[in-house]
Amino acid sequence: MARAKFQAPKGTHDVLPPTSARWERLLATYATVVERAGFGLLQSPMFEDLGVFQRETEGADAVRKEMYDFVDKGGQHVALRPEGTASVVRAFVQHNPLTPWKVWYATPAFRYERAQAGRYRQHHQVGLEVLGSADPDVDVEVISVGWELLQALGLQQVELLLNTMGTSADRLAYVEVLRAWLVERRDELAEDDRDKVDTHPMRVLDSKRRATQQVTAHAPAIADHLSPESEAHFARVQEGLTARGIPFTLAPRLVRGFDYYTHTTFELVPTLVDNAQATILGGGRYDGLVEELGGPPTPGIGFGSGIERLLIACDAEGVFPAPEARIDVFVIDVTGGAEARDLTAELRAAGIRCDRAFDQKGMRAQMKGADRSGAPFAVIVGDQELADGVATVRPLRHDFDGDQPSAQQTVPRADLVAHLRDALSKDATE
RNA sequence: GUGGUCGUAGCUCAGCUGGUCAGAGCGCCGCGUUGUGGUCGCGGAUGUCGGGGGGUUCGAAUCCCCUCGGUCACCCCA
Repeated sequence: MARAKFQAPKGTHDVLPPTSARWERLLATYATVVERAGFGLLQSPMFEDLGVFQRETEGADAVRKEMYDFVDKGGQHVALRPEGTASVVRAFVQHNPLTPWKVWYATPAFRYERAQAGRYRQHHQVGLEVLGSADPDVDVEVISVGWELLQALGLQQVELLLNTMGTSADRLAYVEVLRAWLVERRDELAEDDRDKVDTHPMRVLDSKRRATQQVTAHAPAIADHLSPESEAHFARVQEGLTARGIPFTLAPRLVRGFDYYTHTTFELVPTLVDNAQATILGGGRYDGLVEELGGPPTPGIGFGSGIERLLIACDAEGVFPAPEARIDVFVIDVTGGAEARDLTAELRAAGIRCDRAFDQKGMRAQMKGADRSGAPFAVIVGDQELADGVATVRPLRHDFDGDQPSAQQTVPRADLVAHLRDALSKDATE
C-alpha cells in the first residue's frame, strides 16, 4: 500500500532556492525604500478576531465570502488575514501611538478563492500605512514610495491609475445618484451585472463586459459630485504627483476592492502583463476605518502590493533577475573531510561565505559541486597541501583558455583568509 | 462559486484512431582523469504513464465517470 503523498494545498506554493533569493532581495529592497522614508516595521499576528476584518459596512468579497475563518479551541472566532490594512488599524487603536504613525509590513494574506495566474489562496504582500494625517501631501508620499519600490525593482512599464471617492458623505450621495441612474438602464446592462446595481453600484462601472461598458460610458462621474473640500484634496494630490514627476492617469471608473476607501484611490498596473490579475500595487485613503474599529476619528492611507504579481511583472519586463552566486568559496577536501569541516568554520568566522561537499566524494565530484555552487573560488586541500600547511586556491569563474584550466595558486594556510579577501574583492570589481 | 482546458521520469515534452508504449532531450550519477570544474566520449539510474475510486474491453498511459491538482476566463482582488 503506497503511502499517501502530500502536496501544497490548492492555491498555495513553495518557493525554493534559487527563486527564493529573489524574494529575499525584493523584501530587502522594499525595506530600504520604506525605511528611508521614515516608516517602521509593524509585526502583527497573521490572524485576528473575525470582527477586525468582517465589519458590517464591508462588502468586499475578500471579507464576505473568501475568509479563512475558524473557531479556535477556546471558542473564539478568528480569521487568517485577507488583507493588511485592517490589522494595522486594529494595532493602532489598541496601542494609541503618536501620529502620524508610519508603518510598513510584509505578510502572507489568505483568501479562499479559485487560483489562477497572479491569484492565490495564500499570497504575500508588502505594504504600508500612514495613520493620523489628512494632509494630501501624505497621499503623495505614499504613492511616491510605491512608485519608488517599482523603480528600485527596475520596472518601467507601469501605469499609475488615480481616482478619488471623495468624503464618505460624497461617496454615499454619489452612489445613490449612480444607482438611480443605473436602475433606469438595468435592462441594457450585461446580465451578470444587473444584480450589482442593488448590491454594489460602483462595481458596475468596473465591469469588463462590453454591453455594460457601453452603458456606463455616460454614467454620472464621481468627479461631478465632489464637495469643494474633496476637490481641493484631490487637486493637491495631483499637483504633488506632478511636482514629483510621477505620471498618472485619471481613472474615474477605478473601483477598489474594499468599501472603506475615501478620497484618493490608486493602482499601479503593469502594461506588459496581459492576464486579468495584473494590479501589482493598490491602495487609498480610508478616513473612517479607525472609528469603525473603535478608535477616535483618525484619517489613514496606505497601499498593499502583491509580491507574486510584482515578480510576474518583473519577468514580463526581464528585470530584477535572481541573484547569482550565494557563496564565495567552495572548500574541497580529499583527505577525509576533517579539513573541510575546520576550514569552512574558519572562513565563515572571517565573514567569507563558503560551502563544501559531504560524504567523502572524489575530487572530480567535489569540483563539479564547486562549479555548480557558483562560487568564484575553490580552496583545495589534499594530502600534499595538508603536509605542507598550505591550500590550493583555484579560480572557477574564468572561462577555460582553450583546454587549459585556469591558473591556481598555493597559499600558506595562515595567509588564506587574507588571500581570499583580496581575490574576492578583485573578482567583484571585474 | 461558474465555465473552458490540461495532468507521462527532477525539468520540458513525444507516444497517431486502445494491442513491444514505457520513450527523447536536458538534468542527475559513475567512468575516461586512483588530486581538479567546462567541453568531449562511454555507461547508468529514475516513473506503480499525477493520486485514488469505478466503468468499457480479450487487452488502456491511450475511451468514459468521479475525485485531487495545474492553468485560463468570469466573479473578485495583491
